[in-house]
Amino acid sequence: MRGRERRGRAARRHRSLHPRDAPLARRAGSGGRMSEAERAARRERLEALRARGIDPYPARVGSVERIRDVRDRHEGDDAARLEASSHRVAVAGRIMSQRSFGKLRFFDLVEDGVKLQVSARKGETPDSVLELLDLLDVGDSVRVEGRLWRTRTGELTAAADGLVLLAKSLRPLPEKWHGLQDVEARFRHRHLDLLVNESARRVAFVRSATVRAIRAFLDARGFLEVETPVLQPLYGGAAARPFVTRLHVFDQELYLRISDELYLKRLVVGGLDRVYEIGRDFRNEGVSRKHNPEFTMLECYQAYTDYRGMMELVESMVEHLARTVLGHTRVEYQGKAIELAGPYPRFTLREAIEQATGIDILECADFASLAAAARAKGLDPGQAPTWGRLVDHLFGEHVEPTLQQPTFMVDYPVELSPLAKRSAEDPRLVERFELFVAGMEIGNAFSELNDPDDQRARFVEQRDAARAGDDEAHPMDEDYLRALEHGLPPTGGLGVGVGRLAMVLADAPTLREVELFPHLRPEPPQ
RNA sequence: GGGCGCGUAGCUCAAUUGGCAGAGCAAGGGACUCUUAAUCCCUAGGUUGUAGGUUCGAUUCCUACCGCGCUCACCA
Repeated sequence: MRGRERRGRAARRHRSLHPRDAPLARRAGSGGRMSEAERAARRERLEALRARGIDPYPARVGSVERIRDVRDRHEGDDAARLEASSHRVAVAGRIMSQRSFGKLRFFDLVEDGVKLQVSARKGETPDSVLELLDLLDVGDSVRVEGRLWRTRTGELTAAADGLVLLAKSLRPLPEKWHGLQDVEARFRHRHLDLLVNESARRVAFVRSATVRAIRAFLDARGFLEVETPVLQPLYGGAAARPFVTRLHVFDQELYLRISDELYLKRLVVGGLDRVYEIGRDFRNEGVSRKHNPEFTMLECYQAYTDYRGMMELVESMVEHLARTVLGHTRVEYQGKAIELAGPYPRFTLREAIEQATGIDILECADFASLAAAARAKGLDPGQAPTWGRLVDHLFGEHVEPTLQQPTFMVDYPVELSPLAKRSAEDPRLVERFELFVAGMEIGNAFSELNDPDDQRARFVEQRDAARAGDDEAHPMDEDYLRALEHGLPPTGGLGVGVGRLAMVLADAPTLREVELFPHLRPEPPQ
């Protein structure tokens, strides 16, 4: 918004060089813009307050009760009862609206999303309060002291006899009835979105409750919450391009992590047998409905189990989250009913792709034959450079969008999973599953590869892929191999996209809605 | 990056085939002692995203650019 104003002023300066624009320039100069006029009016009141010796931004609030508690306590008290007992309260909040009737005025005080109506009446309310009220605006924070009563319409109301300004607001709030609709403005000025759009608050609470419930669930199962480096000398644990940064004191190039995986497994080697981390990962790639350059990932690792253990874990966890956060497991997501109670159906990647496309990926076990099979079926093989990536492409294109109900896909090609243990039945596959809900990948897990020699061979393959131009190939990590050589017990590992899970629970259409500050293109200069 | 759509007052939205750019909320002034989207009267607030072009005349048509949305590509 500021950018637009800057542009406007710059344009005006520029255009005023043209004589034909002189009358318009004069009008703009003398009349001023409405936004500036309203802000000027608020500033005038701010100065008027200061002139009276009132600090518009005092340091102390004084004791107050939470509005929520006041409402709860007096929920059942009718007008007569309040009148008889003369309850006094002191509360603080933001003025969100006001209504004036000459000698009687009301305003709504909101604190943490809960409203309490306040009244002031000429002849009853102290003059000092009425005078201060004249200098207040919608948006200001105040402390109110007064006696509780109920209006004829039954609204619990505090008759103010004490009023203290706590913070002056210098800009108007968005429209009170429609709220803030402009998507860009909602994300760029999230504070306004939260202030005037109830749904924004709801989503923030659902996400927070989801994270809290994840912690409670894992803590109860004996997992230890840990924190591992965000700044890593070598990134890994996923196929993605990293962000690069630099530590000046060591003149060291560092990467923002793309996953926590390799560090968490080092901890399992170290005897922390059940660990988890909820943290931000950073992937230097596209932004979409389901992707943000930084996002929150839950990763947990449990020794002495495998991917089947993780399947049970994530199934129980998702069901638990729905019950805890929403109170039920049947959710409505973008108009479709989704049942989050387990058990979830399981399909192999092979059978799912075959069912959707008629192509058996294990029959067409090399890139050329698989690409040919795809073309024969009239399918676009896209730009996938390898067999594994083509499998991924076919799956993403023809299977993933259909997986609305929670579904496990199992048995992935080894090429796509350099950190997963090879399947005992088929060395082309690994013991891995992904969980899909609402057409999105929510979770990813495998039996962790703990054979250091096989791991080294996989890293070498990745290095070859990188040399062949795969900029998402996993880098060789000697330090991690060294940890594996000390012996990683059989371990199941799981990653869950917390934001995507929150999308499902909050019925949010995009990841940006559950991300308080989604990444936006920078505002243009001038 | 490609395609489609959008950009009008602080906010939410109008504007006929190209013919003086409007309303509600918010703001300023006034009336009003039970409202809660209060109501009523008055006032002010706009280079219609930016820059060009066509035209007697452009919010409207054309081009480019900027931004946003959807979508495709990309992306575990």
